Amino acid sequence: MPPSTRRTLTLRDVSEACGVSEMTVSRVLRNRTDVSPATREKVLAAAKALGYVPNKIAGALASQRVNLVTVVVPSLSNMVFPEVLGGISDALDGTGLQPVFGVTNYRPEREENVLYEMLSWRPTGVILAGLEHSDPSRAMLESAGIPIVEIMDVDGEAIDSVVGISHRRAGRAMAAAIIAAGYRRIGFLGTKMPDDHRARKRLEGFTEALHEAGLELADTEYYAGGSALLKGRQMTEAILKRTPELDFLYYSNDMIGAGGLLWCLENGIDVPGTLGLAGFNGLEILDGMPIRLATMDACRRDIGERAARIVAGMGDDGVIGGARIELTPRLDLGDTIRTPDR
Amino acid sequence: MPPSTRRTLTLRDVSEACGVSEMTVSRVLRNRTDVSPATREKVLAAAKALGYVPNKIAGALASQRVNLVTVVVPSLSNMVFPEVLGGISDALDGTGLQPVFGVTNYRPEREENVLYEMLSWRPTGVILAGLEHSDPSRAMLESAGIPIVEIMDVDGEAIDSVVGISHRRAGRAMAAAIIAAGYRRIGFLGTKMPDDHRARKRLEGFTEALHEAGLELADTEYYAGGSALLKGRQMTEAILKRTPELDFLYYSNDMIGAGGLLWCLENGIDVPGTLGLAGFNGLEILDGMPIRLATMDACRRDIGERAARIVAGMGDDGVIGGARIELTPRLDLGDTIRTPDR
DNA sequence: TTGAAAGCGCTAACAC
DNA sequence: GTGTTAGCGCTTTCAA
Repeated sequence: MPPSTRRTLTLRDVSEACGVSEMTVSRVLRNRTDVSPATREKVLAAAKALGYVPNKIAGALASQRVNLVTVVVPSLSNMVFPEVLGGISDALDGTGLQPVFGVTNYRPEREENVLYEMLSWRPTGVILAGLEHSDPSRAMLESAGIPIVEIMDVDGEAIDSVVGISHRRAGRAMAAAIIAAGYRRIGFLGTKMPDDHRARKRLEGFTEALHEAGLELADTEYYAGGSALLKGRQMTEAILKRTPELDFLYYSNDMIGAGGLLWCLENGIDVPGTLGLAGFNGLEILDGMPIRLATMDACRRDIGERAARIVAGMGDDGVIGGARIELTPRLDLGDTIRTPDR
Repeated sequence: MPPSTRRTLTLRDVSEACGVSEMTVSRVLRNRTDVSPATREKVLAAAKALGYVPNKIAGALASQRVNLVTVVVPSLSNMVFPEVLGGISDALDGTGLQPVFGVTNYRPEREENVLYEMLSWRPTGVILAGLEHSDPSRAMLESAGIPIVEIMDVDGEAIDSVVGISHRRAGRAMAAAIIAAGYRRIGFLGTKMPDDHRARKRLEGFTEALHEAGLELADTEYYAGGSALLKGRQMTEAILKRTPELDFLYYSNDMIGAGGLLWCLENGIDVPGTLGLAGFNGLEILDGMPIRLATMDACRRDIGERAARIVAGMGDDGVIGGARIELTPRLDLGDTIRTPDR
């Protein structure tokens, strides 16, 4: 049967079909216990026979309750957010809450639009990436009167709750490990994305730690768009051609790092002896590379789960709102940072 | 200011703040043209000052119009669906419609739940992956009275519209190319996923074409879970150890194919001379591999865009409902299938 | 355990 | 160009 234009079924239709009041039908369909088994049977049979699907719009308007959780992320294309979403989805499973995703493409004005659209559905809570938002976005979130959880990053001021890691600290930690391993002429390869604040903070933490050790970045290389793996190769070739004396390459993400790694191995570069490499994220794909790229786990799945639990009112502590959960990323030296001198 | 428990603003609040009737405020906020500029200004100023966010629940109930498009996909973890979502998101941009995503993890009963939840919000249309659905799911979709677009696959019976490729034909085409190149002892490596019908159909098409050429699969190897790249390596090693005489490996997806490719190159296997390789999907990541894996583009982005246009009522033809768009995947021999004898 | 009445916040339709 | 009225389909509240 092709979709038709006839109106969809209402409670009244079910009520008429089974001779029970609308109110009681409503009770049955909401799994309330104060209905006799006999009535329940009748109602369920009728609803099923008709193929009734409740209208949540009307229900939500009447009850002032919406089982939707708004999730706003900048991108779906780099494997990091899908994993966060997986964590959210799993944690929400069984709570009766349903995640609803929006994507901003790292554009603040798009974030504003998406938030406006989604908040106008009066969700139970909002989970969104990052701490940097436009003033109108912040204003909307602050006055929504629902739990707001900012995720991924803890370096900044939160609107309500926050779950993430310190990217600044992550950058510092990687710098420390690199310096400890004896590398001194360090290059950075990253994306041209002014609105990727987390990458920016990692780099800031990284350079700060270098400064404190009396070092500076020897060269940098940026890219935008295209296959990250391929770009990683090209950037690596470019930066090494320009500055052959580099002894370490720090990549802003694992994918370009993996590309660089493949290029180095193919070109007979001694990794990690002559040249050390490191990325960021702890992507699964690194497990299949010829040797393991040094990286730092961004706790993506965990972040999603914790954030979802806060919205669901299942936060670990009993505190309502204002939670601050800082996770600690695990540093993995892999096979591309040589063992520190001792 | 932390989220408070005070009620959210209504039209009435804006109305009182600017001394204009609720109805006219509503008109302004819906960008209708039949309002005087002066009134419009007043209203917008008041709404902005208060931080009013309209309640779409009430609006949708009153107008019987919902600007949501339900999108249901089996997974976000393999890079293929994120790209489809990107296509949908872009095509919907500017139409006033908003995509809302649900994930099923390849589980039919989960698909049923997600559909039920989402249909109860009375979306404008539904885009969902695949043609295989449970009876209750089909029933819900059929009686929803809205455009339903099944995507990715055209091999089967559609509920309403369908946009995709023939995976059966894709499998056959790859088999033909492999046979034409002179390979004869062919192995298959894939996932243990009974509900991944598209992978199943590709394999069916593939083996059919082999049969017709008097050939059979010489060996098969399956995996589940874990890093696909790593699994690709492990499976490749395992199948070649068990059946060393294989001269071709057909992978059910590019990720395990890429893993296999890396393993072969590291182990000094002559690709594509001694051993040919092919995957499926046309993933961007292949561009960064040492040599290009043969693959077939699944037209993911295009599929998303076309499907979204159908829901938005912008289908290429004027037909309402029942569209059938079969795209043709591009075969790319890459560097891992030797040039056919001539 | 069941039913009747009121109303959630907005918009369609119509009047002015 | 602006206001009034009714009602979308459900749930809350209260009465039976």
